[in-house]
Amino acid sequence: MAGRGTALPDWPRAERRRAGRPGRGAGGGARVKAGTARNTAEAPRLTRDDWLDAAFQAVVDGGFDKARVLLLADALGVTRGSFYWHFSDHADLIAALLARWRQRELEEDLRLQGESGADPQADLMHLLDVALARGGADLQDMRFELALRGLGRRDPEVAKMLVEVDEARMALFAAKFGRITADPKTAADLAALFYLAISGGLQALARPSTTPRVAQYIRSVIAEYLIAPHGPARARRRKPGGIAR
Amino acid sequence: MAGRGTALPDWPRAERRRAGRPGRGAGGGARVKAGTARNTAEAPRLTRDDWLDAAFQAVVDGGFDKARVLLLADALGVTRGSFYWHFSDHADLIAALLARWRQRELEEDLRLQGESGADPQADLMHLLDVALARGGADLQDMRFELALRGLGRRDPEVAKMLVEVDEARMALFAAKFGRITADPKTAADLAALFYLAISGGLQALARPSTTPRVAQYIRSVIAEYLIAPHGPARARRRKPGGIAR
DNA sequence: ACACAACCATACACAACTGTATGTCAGGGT
DNA sequence: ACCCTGACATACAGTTGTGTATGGTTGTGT
Repeated sequence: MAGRGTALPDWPRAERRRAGRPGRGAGGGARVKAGTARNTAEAPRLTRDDWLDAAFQAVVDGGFDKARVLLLADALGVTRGSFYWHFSDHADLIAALLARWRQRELEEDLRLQGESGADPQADLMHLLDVALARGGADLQDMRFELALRGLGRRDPEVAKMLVEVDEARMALFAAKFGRITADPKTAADLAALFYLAISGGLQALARPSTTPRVAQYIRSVIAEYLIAPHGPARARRRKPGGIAR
Repeated sequence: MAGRGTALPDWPRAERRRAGRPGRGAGGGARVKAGTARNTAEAPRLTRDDWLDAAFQAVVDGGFDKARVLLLADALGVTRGSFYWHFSDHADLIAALLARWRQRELEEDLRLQGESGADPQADLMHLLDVALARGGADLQDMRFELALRGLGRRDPEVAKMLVEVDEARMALFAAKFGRITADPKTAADLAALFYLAISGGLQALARPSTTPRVAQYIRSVIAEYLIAPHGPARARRRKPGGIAR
């Protein structure tokens, strides 16, 4: 059996303290008394995913620099000691968070690619709804992605990941538009414009003051001018159809 | 002469040290030797606007948290002592930066509103070019605005300012579109979609890896699908006209 | 050429974080 | 009953960034 190296107990994921120069070191004495058993109501007993969830939430309402170790620990009702059990350091947390997001997005993309109904226009409307309503009315995923794009402007690694996800989505859109127009160039153009409009829409919707009215308006505008006019000579222009909920 | 209050020497703008609790205070002794005359090549002698320019540049390539006092001082070749001469604190710098941006944007808006040529479609193309090419090929203003929108997601004060600027632009767009379509609702819709697409376009263009090709593509797509098809029966569909450089 | 204002450098004091070292407790196996 | 291990608490070190006090230069008017 050549897999996975020698069978070690699949241990704390935090890579077990990188050797740590034993010379003069940092921590000197520490004659603590410590160990106060916290609130002793019920032990939280957190998992790595719990920390990731907390970090996600922190990013959603406050951006990436609100995803600090101490703040998350407070939110979770533990101390930073817990964090450094599950993660090697702060960068480890961020990397894991990004990896999880990337995987979920690509999976979602594949899922949507499978869902092709009889009516291509209805499919597109569904895509639009999914894009504009990510994470429900609370706009969770929406805000996270915007924060992420903010990061991508500074970190080229993040930027690469975003390009990857963007291209997957563009391919999806282009495929869907390819079913309502004959010309492949037109399909690609419409897909691009569709994505541009949605990106702008997210920007607008992420403002705390925007109402569902605005979301509905954006939806209807995109539908009316980008989807409806280009289909087979079905409901040509004037109202996107009875698809509005 | 009733202007400008009582004629004080128009002094250091930094509001002259807010009294500063003289009790136990912070700075104790400080028996410095100080004053080393720096490089003594040529003294920079900075102004408040120099600091604002540096802050702007820092935001452009790195976001708002790269606009820190120490970093700016290093970039300008001085120490933080200079900063606290021109500004009361860090918040003062940011506020001044935002105010300057806001004013310039609103002025630009007014300027564009005045420029109405004979051909409404050409006017719209000009708006598009201005929006997509802000600050020339280096994308300065573009990146600044995106960073600003990132701020706006956390700071409601900034968000309000952004809404103000957005509405001014929307009004401008709607007015321009009103000259190529009879129906006012259609004009408003097109203006909204136009703005959405441009917002998304900025998002895409702000990536370090994007080429001028991409910018040109976005330009042509928006022109072809949002401007060209809705004009008077001039160049209807197929190529936006000879406007492409 | 001297005073004074504008401008800048130094040297603190604080505060907020991140890492890290180490103590401590609960629970599950054997 | 024992003990190991996962999980958490505490305390300390180091870094970075802000704000403030104060002294040193440089320029400009008179």
